[in-house]
Amino acid sequence: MEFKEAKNKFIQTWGALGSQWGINRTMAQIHALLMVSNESVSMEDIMDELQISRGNASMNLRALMDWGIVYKEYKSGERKEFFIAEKDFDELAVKIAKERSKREIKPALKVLKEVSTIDADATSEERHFVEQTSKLYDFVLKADNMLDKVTEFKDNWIGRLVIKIMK
Amino acid sequence: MEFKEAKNKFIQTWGALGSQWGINRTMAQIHALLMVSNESVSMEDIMDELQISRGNASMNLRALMDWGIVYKEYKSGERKEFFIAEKDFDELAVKIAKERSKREIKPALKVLKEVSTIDADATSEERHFVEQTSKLYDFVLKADNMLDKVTEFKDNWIGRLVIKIMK
DNA sequence: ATAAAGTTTCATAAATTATTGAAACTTCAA
DNA sequence: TTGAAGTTTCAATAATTTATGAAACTTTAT
Repeated sequence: MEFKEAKNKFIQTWGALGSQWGINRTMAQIHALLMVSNESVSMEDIMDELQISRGNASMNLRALMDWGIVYKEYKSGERKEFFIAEKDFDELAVKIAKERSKREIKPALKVLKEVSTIDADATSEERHFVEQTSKLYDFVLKADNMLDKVTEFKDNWIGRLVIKIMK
Repeated sequence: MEFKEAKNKFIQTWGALGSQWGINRTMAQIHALLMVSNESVSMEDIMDELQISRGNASMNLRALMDWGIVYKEYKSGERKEFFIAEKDFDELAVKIAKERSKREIKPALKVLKEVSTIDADATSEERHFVEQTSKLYDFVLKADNMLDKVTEFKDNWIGRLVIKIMK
C-alpha cells in the first residue's frame, strides 16, 4: 500500500468509527486528517482533501474546537487560519469523555433520578419500575464517576488502569 | 409525576441515549421497556406500547437477542413468544462492550495495523503518518484490551474499578 | 393435511441527519 | 473608508438511517 492510499484509508476508517459512536463522519475525518498531518492545515486544504464544502468544513471545525480537540493557529505573514489537532491521545480521550458525559450522560442521569423517585403505588409493577430505575441510576452514576476519576490521571491513564486491573 | 408518565419518560430517554451511542432508538426503547417490566412481554405488547410496526419490532428484537441482552421465553400453554431483558447491569455492560469491540474496534484496529506498516518513504510527511498511526494503534489496542480485561470481573466490575482507581 | 395463529423478511416510504452553497458578515491592508 | 480576502451562517437539498406493511414463511392444533 502506498502513502496516499494508506492516508485515505485511515481517514475513511476513522470517519466510520466516529459515526458509529455518535460523532459525525466529517468531523471525525477532519480530525483524522489533522492528526496525521505534519503541519497545520488550512480550511482550503481540508475542503480540498476531503472534498467537502466550505460550510461543512467550517461547521465541523467549529465543533472540533468546541470539543477542545482541535486548535486554531495563526501564522505570521499569513492572513488565513490554520488548524492543528490535539495529538496527545490520552488528553484526547479525556476531552471526548468529558464532553460526552456533559452532553449526554448528565442529562440522562437527571431524568433517571426524576423517574426513579416517583412515589410508587402499591402495585408490584410500579415498585419494580422504581427498583429498576434506581439501580440503573446508581449504575450509570458509578460509570460516569469513573470517567471523571479517569480524567485525574493526566499521564497515560489507560496504561495505569490496565496495570491496576491486571494486578 | 405519575407512573405512566415516568415510564414513558424513561423509555424516551433511554432511546435517545442509545441513538447517541450508535444503537438505534427503537432497539434501545424496546430494551428500556423490557428492563422495567415485571413480567415478560409479548411482541404485540411491545408494538402496542411503543406504537411501532410488527416488522420494526421483530427486527429490533432479533438485534437485541443477537447482542445477547434480551431473551425469548416460552410460556407453557401460550403459543406466543415472550421477551425478557438482561437485568444484571454489569452483565449488560460487558455484553455491549464485547459486541461493539467485535463489530467496530477490532476491524478498525486491523486497518490501523495495515496503514501503520506501509514502508515509509524518506519524506517527513510519511514518517509522521506512520508514527501517528502506530501510536494510535497502540492506544486503541490498549483501550480495547481494557474492555476485555473488564469482562473478567463478572461481579460488579465498575465498583471494584472505581475503588482501585481511587486507591 | 389443513388452516389459523404467529413470525420474519424486505422493497418501499418516512424520518432524521448531514451537506451544500450563496449571502451575510468580519478583518485587514492600503 | 474601501474593498478584497477570509469566515460563518442557515435555508434548501441530499444522503443516510430507520420504519412500515404486506407477502412469504413457519408452527401448531385438530
